[in-house]
Amino acid sequence: MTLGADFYARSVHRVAQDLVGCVIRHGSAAGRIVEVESYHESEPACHAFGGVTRRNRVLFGAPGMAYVYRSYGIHACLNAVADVEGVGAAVLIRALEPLEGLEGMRSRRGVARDEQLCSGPGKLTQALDISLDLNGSSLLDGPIRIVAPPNGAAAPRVVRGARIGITKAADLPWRFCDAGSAHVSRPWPAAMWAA
DNA sequence: CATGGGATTGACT
DNA sequence: GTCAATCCCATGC
Repeated sequence: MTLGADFYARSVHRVAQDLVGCVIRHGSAAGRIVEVESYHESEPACHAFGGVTRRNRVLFGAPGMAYVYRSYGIHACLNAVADVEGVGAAVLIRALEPLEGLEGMRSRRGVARDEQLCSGPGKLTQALDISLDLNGSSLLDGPIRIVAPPNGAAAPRVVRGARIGITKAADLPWRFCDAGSAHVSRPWPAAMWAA
């Protein structure tokens, strides 16, 4: 069941935590979300910090949109816009456990081990063939869909810690991981605790 | 119009 | 462990 607008129209941290274990799909490729981070306009690591610009305007749009941006001139990173319209907040999808379309992922990624197909925000967009032209598309009825965990799926054990790769507001514990997964982008930091 | 930085990755020492 | 690649866009002149 595709997640609806009401799922995304909540506190971005709540949305982030609840996205762990959900399944994201684009075309024939799909994976289970095992790592996310939340970003909010109130803190300087967020692209929405400082108000609306052309680059970040999607962050302030309706909940459930995809915010895709280019990182370091090379990679695309995928976010799910959260909170109500007018508030700049989103969840960065950082890692997936590959579920379907592995052959396509391997050919796009060119790596040997399946653990490396989607174990990073730039890796998973390459694996799922998600590019900048999907910025502003809808996760509710667009080409990228996020669905709730299948009925009967074991609830992930979610742990939280500090976000990765940022220089500002680096101490906020807004990274959420599935503690049981071998597909996260980095090994567990020393300080991770139950969410 | 010129400049600088970044929510990363992969290759290399 | 270090470091370059590469480009969109925000900012400043």
